[in-house]
Amino acid sequence: MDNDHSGMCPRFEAAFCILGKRWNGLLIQGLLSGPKRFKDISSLIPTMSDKMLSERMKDLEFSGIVTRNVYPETPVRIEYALTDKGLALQPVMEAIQTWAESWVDNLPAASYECCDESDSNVSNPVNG
Amino acid sequence: MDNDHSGMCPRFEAAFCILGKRWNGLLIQGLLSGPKRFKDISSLIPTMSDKMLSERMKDLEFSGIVTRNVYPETPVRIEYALTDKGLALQPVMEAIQTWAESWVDNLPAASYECCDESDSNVSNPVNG
DNA sequence: TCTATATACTTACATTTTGTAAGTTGTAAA
DNA sequence: TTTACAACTTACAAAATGTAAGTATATAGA
Repeated sequence: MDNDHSGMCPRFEAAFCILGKRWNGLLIQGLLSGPKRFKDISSLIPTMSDKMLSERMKDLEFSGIVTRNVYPETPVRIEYALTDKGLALQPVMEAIQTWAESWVDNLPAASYECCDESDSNVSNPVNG
Repeated sequence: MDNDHSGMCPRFEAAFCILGKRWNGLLIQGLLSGPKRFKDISSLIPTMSDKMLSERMKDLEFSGIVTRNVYPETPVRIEYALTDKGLALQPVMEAIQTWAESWVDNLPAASYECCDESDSNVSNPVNG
């Protein structure tokens, strides 16, 4: 039988273990514009809870994608920044942005709910 | 100025509603090499259950990324193929593959056959 | 001292999503 | 009649995520 492909590239799979988890893409995109502290990320992505933000940051730190820097000011300032590994995702994020601009509808804010499949976020190419 | 409620680009967010869901990246990547039927995808991604495969395919169809074609043979043949919208994700997948080859360790895994690299272990960045 | 504010988290508990194994539908060959 | 295949469903368990409240540390004000 012609069954050459018994699986996918493990590195690609590993990449999607990170990118395929909720919030991670938005967090990486958010940090591409520079280091940010907890509350800044929280207000950039207001639909994400503190708990999730905290967990995802630990994951991303463990994955070597972000670093956590502590500045003992008052109140303490903690900054999250992308590592080289994280910064290397910029072309990925740009490709996604380009795709999104061509193929994803710009929804009315009021009806926008992430991952709500009862409302259409689908269309043909967006031209003008 | 009034407090920040700028958030992120809604189209980018919508894109990650799709790509940020488990399995979707692997499914799209799997279909980039051509249309496939249920059982083929299932053996390409053996860790994914039939239930999830079925659900994700419905999602991706609803999102306009795949089409489902029925051939009334015996037994019935059903093929899933990428639409233009889905095919347009190829640059994204390539960017992820490139990143993964540079930055993701090749971990001990079962049999696989991917990106024609015989390099078995890239610890840390390629430059590290 | 007691109260209040600020940042960066934790915790307990509810809800949603995903995983697992078995069952269903329809056709046809043994 | 039994078996097999393909493409799903279903019931139920486990894991992930959401929500609201609480914690720790430090400072300033009444």
